[in-house]
Amino acid sequence: MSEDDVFRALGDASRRTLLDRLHHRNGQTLNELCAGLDMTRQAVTKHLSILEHANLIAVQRQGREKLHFINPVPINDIAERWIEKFQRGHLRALSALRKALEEDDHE
Amino acid sequence: MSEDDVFRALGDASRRTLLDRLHHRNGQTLNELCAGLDMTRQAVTKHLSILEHANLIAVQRQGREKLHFINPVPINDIAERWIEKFQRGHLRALSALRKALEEDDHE
DNA sequence: TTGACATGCAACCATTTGGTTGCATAATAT
DNA sequence: ATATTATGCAACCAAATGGTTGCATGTCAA
Repeated sequence: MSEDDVFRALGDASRRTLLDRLHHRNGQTLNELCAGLDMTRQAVTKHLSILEHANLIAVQRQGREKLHFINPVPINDIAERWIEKFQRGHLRALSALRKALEEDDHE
Repeated sequence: MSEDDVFRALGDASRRTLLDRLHHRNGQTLNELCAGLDMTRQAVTKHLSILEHANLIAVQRQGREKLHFINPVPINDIAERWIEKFQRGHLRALSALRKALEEDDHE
């Protein structure tokens, strides 16, 4: 559940789709999450395992079913850290970029 | 420069390191960005190309050198969209409050 | 002009990744 | 008790990824 795990987990469109689905309705079973997706249940299982490892979802066994719950904290943490990090230099970066482009323009 | 491109670009630790370096000092040349990294210049070139494709950096040629400038906009966009999506209101309010208190503390 | 420096391009390689199929196991419903 | 349902596990596979080496090109300095 390192920062790297979270970034890599989010770096795949299928996994973001799964998060979207859980966001739409939390606590879905594996089978429910598979419905309508263009891959096998086993592929989905692997994706969910990666998301779980990144602490982006939590899992609860209920009888023979496995319920999946989204955990927004890691996303929030990372998003905030990166917004914070890059907004601090925001204007400076933009003006440097603009200056560079202008110089390019004038030649 | 799709959302997917940005997520995938951020999904690699080496590329995040490069962004960190540019954040620390913007407008660095390829050679400068390579210094001290445990990979060849060509590998760095590939990473930078991916970052550029994701619109996370902009490039300007200056003589025989290539200058790299960070572009914080896609990161902000995505981070905000995902924060908004995953904790509409709640955690956002908390962090805003926390930030306000910290600023209050420091002044 | 010639040598050194900064970068570009292409082929190649090992590993990781995202996916599959097939079978096993556990819980529920009939 | 048995069939059905929900999930787990392992082997396998093609393609993408992250990296390399070797050489070419363009630019600056002596």
